[in-house]
Amino acid sequence: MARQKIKIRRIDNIAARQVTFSKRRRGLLKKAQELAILCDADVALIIFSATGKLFDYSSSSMQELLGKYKLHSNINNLDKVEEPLLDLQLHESDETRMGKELLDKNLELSQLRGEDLQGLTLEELQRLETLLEGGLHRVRRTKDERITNMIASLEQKLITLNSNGKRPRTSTTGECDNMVINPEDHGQSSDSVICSCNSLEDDCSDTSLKLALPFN
Amino acid sequence: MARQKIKIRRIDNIAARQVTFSKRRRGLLKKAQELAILCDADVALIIFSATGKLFDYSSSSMQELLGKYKLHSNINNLDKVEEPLLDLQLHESDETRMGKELLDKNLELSQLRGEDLQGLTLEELQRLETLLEGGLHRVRRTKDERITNMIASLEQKLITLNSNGKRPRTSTTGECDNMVINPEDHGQSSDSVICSCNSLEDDCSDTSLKLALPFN
DNA sequence: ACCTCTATGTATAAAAG
DNA sequence: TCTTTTATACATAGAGG
Repeated sequence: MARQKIKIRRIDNIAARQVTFSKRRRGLLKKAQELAILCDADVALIIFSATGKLFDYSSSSMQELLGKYKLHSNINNLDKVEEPLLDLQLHESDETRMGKELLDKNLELSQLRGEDLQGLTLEELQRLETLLEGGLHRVRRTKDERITNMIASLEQKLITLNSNGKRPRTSTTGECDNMVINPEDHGQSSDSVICSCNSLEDDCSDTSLKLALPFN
Repeated sequence: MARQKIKIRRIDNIAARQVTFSKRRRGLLKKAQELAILCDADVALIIFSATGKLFDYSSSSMQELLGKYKLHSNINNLDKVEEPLLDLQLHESDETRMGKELLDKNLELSQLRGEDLQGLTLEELQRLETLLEGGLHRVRRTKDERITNMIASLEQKLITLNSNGKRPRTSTTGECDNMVINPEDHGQSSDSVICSCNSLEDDCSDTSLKLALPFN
């Protein structure tokens, strides 16, 4: 597609494969969403990376959509591997293993929240900081995308509203279904969300655009 | 996208919508397949047209893939009536409850890392951002305390070293036991940790003190 | 991993058959 | 609805941080 056309065959170079995976995954998710919105279709997309990581999109409830799929397909049990479960000792060890894992996860969660940090070494704190910075950055980027879409959708609605002189139908864009554009009551919502749009900058830029969107 | 750029919103004209659906559906299915082949990923795509027609693609067995999906998601019953699974209710209530909790924790963890954010609402993203900011702030504060103590301890050792002309005993401050103050080999460590000391300000101050402490 | 940049390959909107 | 055509928008390979 760019410097060179590629053959559709497995990319051997692992790094290149990973990069391509990231790019194409995004593209595919975007196009799935566009199809759903443009054509009023119900779309579900499930992607497992080669390393087993899950990415998914669903234009509506994934659960409902998969349920609907089951009706149209011959698949009637997704639990085809119902292990006979040689109970007792297996059960016992499973349960304690899971309990330990739970404790681990809980500790990890509280440390990400900034609690229970005393036992950590400086390197571990450093790692935690980097992790949090990355997470914060990605959360902000996602939020910004969301807001950008909302603003675009809002503008579109206002334009429609002005040119039609009447209320548009309930949104079908899928982006803004929870935003109320209603001349009779908008602006009265007591709840608002402060949105800092700064993901494109580093997390330290306070040139961030601050918005308070009425929300409900 | 040709003669004109289109907005991503529902296409009102039914005929045009249908045409676009055909074209984009094919494109999407093709790209899903390409992703699966190029990147060795496992991909499932399910599309219901507005009229309820089903189109799907799966890079491997749809059944297996959806089964795998169930393990990664919190969806455990695609049927309204999940069969009690002729198993004993003890098993069901204990192990799966823990399994669910684990899945929850895992989801929460990946969201804190900034992954799997697509399903979240703006408010949830906002909450996540605030949580991460708080966590980052506390981690940085803890790290700064640690560094401050280390520096103080280091200085103390150097003073002792200079005035005594010999090595001090192993530190008793408890803060720096893992730092080597050894004239014969210090400075040869290839590892160092970059430390940003900025927790006293808000996380957005980049007046942070940057240090590179030799570390081992 | 993730971003940016750019050249180029692809997808597709619109029109016409 | 499907095909073809064409102009244009979009996606992305490859390279470099």
